[in-house]
Amino acid sequence: MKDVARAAGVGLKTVSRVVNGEPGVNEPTARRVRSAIEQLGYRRNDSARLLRSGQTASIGLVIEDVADPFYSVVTRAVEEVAARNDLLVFTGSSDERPERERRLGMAFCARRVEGLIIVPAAGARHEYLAPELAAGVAAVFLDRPAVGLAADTVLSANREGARTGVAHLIAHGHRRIACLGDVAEIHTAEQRRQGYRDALAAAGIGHDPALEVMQAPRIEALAAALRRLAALPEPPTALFTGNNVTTAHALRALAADAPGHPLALVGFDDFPFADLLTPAVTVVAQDPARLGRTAAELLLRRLGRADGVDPAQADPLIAAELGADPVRVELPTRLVPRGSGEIPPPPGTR
Amino acid sequence: MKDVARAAGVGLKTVSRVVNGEPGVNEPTARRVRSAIEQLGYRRNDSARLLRSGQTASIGLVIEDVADPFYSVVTRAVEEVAARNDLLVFTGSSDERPERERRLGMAFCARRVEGLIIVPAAGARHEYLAPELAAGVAAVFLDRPAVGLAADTVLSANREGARTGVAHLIAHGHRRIACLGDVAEIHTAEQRRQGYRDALAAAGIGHDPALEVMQAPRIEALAAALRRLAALPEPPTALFTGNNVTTAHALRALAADAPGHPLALVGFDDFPFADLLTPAVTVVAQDPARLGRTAAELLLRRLGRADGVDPAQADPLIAAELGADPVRVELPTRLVPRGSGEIPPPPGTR
DNA sequence: TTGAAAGCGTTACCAT
DNA sequence: ATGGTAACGCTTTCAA
Repeated sequence: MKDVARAAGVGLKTVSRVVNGEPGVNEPTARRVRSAIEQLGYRRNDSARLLRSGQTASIGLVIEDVADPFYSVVTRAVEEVAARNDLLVFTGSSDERPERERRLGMAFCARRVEGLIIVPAAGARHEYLAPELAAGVAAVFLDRPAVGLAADTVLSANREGARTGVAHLIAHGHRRIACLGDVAEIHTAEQRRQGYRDALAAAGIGHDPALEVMQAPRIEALAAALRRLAALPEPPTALFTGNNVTTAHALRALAADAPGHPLALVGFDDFPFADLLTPAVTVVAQDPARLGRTAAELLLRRLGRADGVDPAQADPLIAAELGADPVRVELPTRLVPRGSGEIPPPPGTR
Repeated sequence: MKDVARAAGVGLKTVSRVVNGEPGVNEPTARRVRSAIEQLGYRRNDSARLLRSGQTASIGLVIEDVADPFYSVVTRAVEEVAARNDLLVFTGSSDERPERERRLGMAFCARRVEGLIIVPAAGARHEYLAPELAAGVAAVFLDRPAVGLAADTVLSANREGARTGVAHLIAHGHRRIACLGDVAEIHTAEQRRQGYRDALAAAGIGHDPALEVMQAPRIEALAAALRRLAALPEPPTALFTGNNVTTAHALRALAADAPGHPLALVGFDDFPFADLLTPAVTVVAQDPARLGRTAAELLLRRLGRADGVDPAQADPLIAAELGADPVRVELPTRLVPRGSGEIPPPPGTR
């Protein structure tokens, strides 16, 4: 910029004015400046600019794994809102490791992102963010609540959704229903297990710990668990799977071990091709795009950019005035019956 | 930092030394500084630091749509390499719109990212990046080559992969094979169509333009196209679909229109659950993780960070010494027979 | 309309 | 071992 000023024979500020389209520059002068810019291949350095102006026009997004279809849709929704508001997005996957989540979050803060959207890793605590929030960084927790920190949160109605899904199986005659969840350290996994138990209790079905399998979704471990379940004196006639990855692995394990003998199944999370499988898979669907959009819009409002949120399209759940207290938004889930959840128990299993 | 220096009664540079763990500070002094940092809640501003040091330790990734399972896996792979090298990643989806691709790319450059990984949008040209490259920004094009710009590129062997897939159908007796592709403006779509034609030509099968459908993958349009194909005097007995979205839509349309009468099908791109559908779907699989990893590693080498690339794990295709000229890496595809591609033509269709 | 100087938060260089 | 000063590339403030 200095070079441009010299080449055009004008002051630094004049170049700045031209570059930023500010008024107060004569056309001939502006023309000279523009041609110097062209000549020298000058490109404005936004980092420097933002350092001076104190804003970075960027946000950070920390999720579990961008390759997971659920989070990739969340990411896209966040990007969309950000793009509409001229915010750039740093992204990173924590891989469910607290230290990685923290590392990413702190790295983004060190770059002085204006806001952070975080999907907490299993077992992570978030005291580390308190100084950042105190320093003015806005943070919205997505999919799972913060631990040890009061902060805005956007979640799905996990417990209620799970309850509905399991109740659906019960309504179709099942009484031996297994729950295949993720590690209970993960908030969503725990909540969905609670919903599972709620449904059993409401139907007066005793709770059998042998039917609850809470473990990280790896295909071999899941296949082993399914074999153990099948070997029970009273094996389950239906499965409730607690997330998309678990559902996928369970379906694959079942297809390998017992082809042609479909167990009833309701999965938490919708997934591509659920409708094309045989039988089509009944799911409790979340709305990942809405989760991402809502979190991003909430963040914008916290950043005082409420104007960036189109009121016509804004999520009604955050349409109300925002106070100083953290907000907790819980988005509804939707039961999508497709076939696998409507399979009756085999005769003779009462 | 100024405040910290004053509070600790030391100079600015001493604080800087402590913060960065540089040697040359007495332990008692360092202790005073650290306690002042604690007290004041000081957090280093990396943006300012990087402005001064001239590096930004960040790269930009522009893809078509992070919600697409193909690109989300690419993204994760890029993130992984970046994280190992302490690089932060800006991401953005172009939504196949050249102006968005350009906007994102330029925004990243204005923040002075050190490198750029770009999946070109359909119809985009890349002359706009020439000044950036001249200014020292490294760029690697991913999945599709740059247009109007000589630059490093990492692609799949699209034409050869498509040829193999269609040849597979021919080997199973098909002679009327439709090609459902994306808009021909997209390099991969065009290349795969060429591969389709190559296979037909090699088998001495005449080329029928009516069997080539090149259009943006929307479900209704695809269903209509399939109906038109079915109404031909000699309808196709097999389908070659040119990407994961097209495959998904085609399968859905077929399931709705002609349930129980599966057409033979080979799809380009693998996708989750391809193995669990009935019939399981034969695909020409790309390796999106490897595409992303290879592009990121190539970028690192261009940034002179070859040490960040683990030589034991580095992709052999970029293991060779890098010269000044742009490199073009073409990764192999893999035919995965699963059932849908091995269905013979119905009797009487010769 | 224009520009000089100060400052954003940091590091580099050179003294002390 | 420690610190002052300049500089990174820009914007802001204020004066001309």
